[in-house]
Amino acid sequence: MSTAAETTGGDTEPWEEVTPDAARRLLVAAVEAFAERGYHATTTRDIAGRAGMSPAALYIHYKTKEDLLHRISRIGHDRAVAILRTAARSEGSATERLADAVSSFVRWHAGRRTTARVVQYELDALGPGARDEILALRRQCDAEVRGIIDDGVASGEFDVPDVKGTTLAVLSLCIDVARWFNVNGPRTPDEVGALYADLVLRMVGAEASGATQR
Amino acid sequence: MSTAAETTGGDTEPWEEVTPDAARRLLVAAVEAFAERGYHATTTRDIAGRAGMSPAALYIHYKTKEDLLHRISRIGHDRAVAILRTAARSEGSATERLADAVSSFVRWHAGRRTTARVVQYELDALGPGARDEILALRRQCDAEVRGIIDDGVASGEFDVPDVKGTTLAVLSLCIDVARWFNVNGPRTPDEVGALYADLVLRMVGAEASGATQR
DNA sequence: GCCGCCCCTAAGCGCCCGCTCAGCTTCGGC
DNA sequence: GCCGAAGCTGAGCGGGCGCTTAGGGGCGGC
Repeated sequence: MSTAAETTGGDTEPWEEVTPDAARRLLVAAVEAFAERGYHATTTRDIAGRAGMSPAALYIHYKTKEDLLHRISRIGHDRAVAILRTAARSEGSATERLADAVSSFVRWHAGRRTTARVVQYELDALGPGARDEILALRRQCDAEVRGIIDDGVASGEFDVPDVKGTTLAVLSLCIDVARWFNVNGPRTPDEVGALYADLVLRMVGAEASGATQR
Repeated sequence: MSTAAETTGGDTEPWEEVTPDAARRLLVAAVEAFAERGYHATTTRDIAGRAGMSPAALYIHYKTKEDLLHRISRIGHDRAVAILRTAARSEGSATERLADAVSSFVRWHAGRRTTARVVQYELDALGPGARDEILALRRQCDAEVRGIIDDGVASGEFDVPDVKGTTLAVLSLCIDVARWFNVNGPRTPDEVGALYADLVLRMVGAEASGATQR
C-alpha cells in the first residue's frame, strides 16, 4: 500500500516533541476539546480540567488560548506537509506516488481525526499573522500534490485537462475525511485510504490503479 | 449544462419564505455572521446590529440564538435535498443525472457559499433533538446520490466496486466546496460545477462525460 | 378619535469567559 | 539544611455574553 506515513511517523502520537510533560498534556487536552466542540466553544477551564490542572496552569506554558491553537496548527501542518512531501519525492511512477500521497494523507486525516479536524477547520480562529504563516504551509501541500500530477501529465500517465482544479479537488477530498470520518464506523483508516487512492487515480485518468479498473 | 438548480430556485435568494420582513432580515444577518465567524464566535448583538435592530428585537422573532441556527439549517437542508432529488428523478441516463446532480449541488455550495457553510459546518452547535432532525435530511441526500449510482451500475454505465464509499466521497467532494470556494477567486460556480461533474463521472468509471475523456 | 395589538427599544440582570496574581510546594546545588 | 527557581493553585478581576423586562410608538378596526 505505501510507507510514507510510517517513515514520517504520521500514524504515531506526534506530540512527543512538546515539552515539558505538563505542556504536552495541556496541548493534547486542547486538541481533544477543540475537535469535539470547536475552538470558540471550548473554555480554558475545560482544557485545564481535562489535563488535570487548575485554569491558571495553562498560562504558565502558553501565552493565550490562541497561542495554544497556533502551536497545534503549526505542528499539525508541518506533519501534513511532511507526509505529502515524503510521498511526492519517493521513488516510483507518478501513479504510484499519487496513490501513496493520497492514501497516506487520508490515513492521517482518519486515524488522527481529532488533530486533523482542529488543523483543517479552526484556521479562521487564528489572528492574521498566525494565519498567514499557516497558509504558507497549505500552499506547500498544494504544490507537492500538483507536482505529482504535473509529472504524471508530462509522462503521459495521467489525462488531466485542469491541473489546478484537479489538485484542489484531490486535496479537498482528502481533507474532508476529517469532517465525516467516524472512529466507530465500519471503515478503518487503511480502507478509506485505499478506496480514496483508487478514486483519485480514476479522477486523473490513470490506468491500472492496482485494484478494480475495468 | 443542467436545469436542476433553476427549477428548484437553487441559485435565487431562498429566504423569501421567511416572514415577517424583520424576521427575514435577522435571519439573513445571522447567516452572514455565522458563515464569517462561526456560530459560537457570533454574538446576538452582532446579528441584531447587522439587521439594523437592537439586541432585544431578536427575541421577538426567535426563541434563542440556537433556534435561529436551527431554522437556517432546516431551510438550507431542505434546499439541498430538493436540488439532489430534482436531479436524481429527472429524465435521462444515470450518467446525465449524476452530472446534473453534482453540478447543481456544487453550484449551490459555491454560489450560496455563506448559507452552505452554516448548513454544513455548524451542525454540532445544535442540540440533540434538532441535530437528529437535520441528520435525517442528510441521509436523504445520501440516498438520492446512491440511487443514481445504483442505477448506473445496474445499467452498466458505471464501474463502481464500492457504492457506499463512492457515494460518501462524491458528497464529501461537493460539500467541501463550501469550505474553500472564494467569491473573488478565479472560478465561477458554474465552472466549478462543470469541473466537478467531469471528475465525478471519472470516479464512477462513466464513459463520455461530454467533455475531455480520452 | 380612541383602543388594542404588534414591534421594537433602553436598560440591565446574572453568569461565565479569558486571564492575573500572590503565595505555596517541591527539588537540585552546595 | 538553607536558598532560589520553577511549577502550580485558589481566589478573583473586568468585561462581554445570552437573554429579560418595562414601556413607548405607530397603525388598522370601528
